[in-house]
Amino acid sequence: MDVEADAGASRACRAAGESSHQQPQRWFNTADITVAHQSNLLKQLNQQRRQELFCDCSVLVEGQLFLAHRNILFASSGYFRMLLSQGSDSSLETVNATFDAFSPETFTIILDFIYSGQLDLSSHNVIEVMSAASYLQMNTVINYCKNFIKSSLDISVKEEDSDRGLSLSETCSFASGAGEESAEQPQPRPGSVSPPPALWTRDNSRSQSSFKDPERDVSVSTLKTSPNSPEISAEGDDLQDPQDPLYTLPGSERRRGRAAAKRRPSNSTRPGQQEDQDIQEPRSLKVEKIDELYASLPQIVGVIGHYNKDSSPVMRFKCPFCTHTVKRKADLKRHLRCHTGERPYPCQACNKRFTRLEHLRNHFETIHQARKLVCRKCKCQVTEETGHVVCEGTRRYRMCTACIQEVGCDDIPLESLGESKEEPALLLGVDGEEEGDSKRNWMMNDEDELAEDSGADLIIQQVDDSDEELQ
DNA sequence: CTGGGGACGGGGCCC
DNA sequence: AGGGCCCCGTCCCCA
Repeated sequence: MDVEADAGASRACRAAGESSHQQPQRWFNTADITVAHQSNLLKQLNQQRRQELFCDCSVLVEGQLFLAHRNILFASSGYFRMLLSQGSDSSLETVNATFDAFSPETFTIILDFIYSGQLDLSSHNVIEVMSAASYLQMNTVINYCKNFIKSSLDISVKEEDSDRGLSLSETCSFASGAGEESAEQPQPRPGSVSPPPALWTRDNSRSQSSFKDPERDVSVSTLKTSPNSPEISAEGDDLQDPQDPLYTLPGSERRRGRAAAKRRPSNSTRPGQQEDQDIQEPRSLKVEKIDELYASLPQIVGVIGHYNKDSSPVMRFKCPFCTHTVKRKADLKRHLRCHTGERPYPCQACNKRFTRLEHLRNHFETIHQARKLVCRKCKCQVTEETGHVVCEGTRRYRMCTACIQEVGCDDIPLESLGESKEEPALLLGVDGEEEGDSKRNWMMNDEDELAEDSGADLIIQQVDDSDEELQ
């Protein structure tokens, strides 16, 4: 059942009813007629397109020519709306548009959706379709792609991919797409794949305001969303189902987990305990799914952000999940981790995982290595000699002699008052040429290797119960 | 209640 | 392309 068509029909009926208040019994019949009329009209238009009848707009995608009706494109795509409204006023003049940011196959899917309301999504094309839809500012398609990705990544869903040739004919219609793109706020579509309302509102408004015409708009290159802004958080909430073990906890949840970790006495820290799970990425991450996403990235996310001083176009890479654009693909890949929840860098000491090696390093140095030559208690500067390393679970920090005496030696577990240099360089490679390599090895080694390293005493011993989680 | 500081996440950009 | 550095924003804890 076409819900949007019904809604539109109802509106049409109400409009009709306002002009004929005395005949309310005709509303239902009119609705039926309207639905049938819309359906037939769309079929007719699609036939005309296929027969190249009355097509007044040609779209060139990587050399392949598509013919369409500018009215249809105008009503379906914010990009075309912008393009056509800026073009010639002459309705007789054929409009041309050229794209290289996506493939002809992808545009075929988009065009078929525009003319039929059916979106032929698969795990192989969803990212590219989503990127193209983003380029063309077709929020309906974007949202269906998001939901498709979300459902594909959701391991709680049974493997239903066999019938993922997702025909959205029952949940989306041309009318919905066209109307929604032009609406200030998208209409909710009861009965359809539910879009996240908050995201829709904010994301849509943002995209409409800042992502106007990728070919012309300079502002697209200046897009900047705070990584922790509510928009991104909302987006994260959209993409990251807290119930979905594929993802790390998004935004606030993640921070609550961090807060819980901080509130937890360090000496009670034991990796693998339930509390740790709050701040860690579930290990059942479907790496192959994420790899699949990455693998499909290169040719699909390039957009022309703005022009150089010499009028040469600057290529930027657009995130398929949000409006963020970056200069380099590597940066996009890094950025995507905030959407996918991928955290490939686990701290072997506390099992906390990070999106970047440098974050892991910073974490390790500050939390587990006591690299800061500052007394934890009085904040005074200490040296390697005067600042004794205090162990508190997996945490280490330095305290000056005075503070240690003030607290009492018996009350704090000192790493080595005598600064025993027998502490494993693997862990505390403060000095020496091997520091970098050894540290990296320590952080990046497999846990099996770590377990074999008997020299890595207290910290490493605390991670040996997480093997099953790391697979 | 508030300000300071720590930890962390993310973006830009250089090497 | 990856690694790394710098910077900034956010959240949280604590005095």
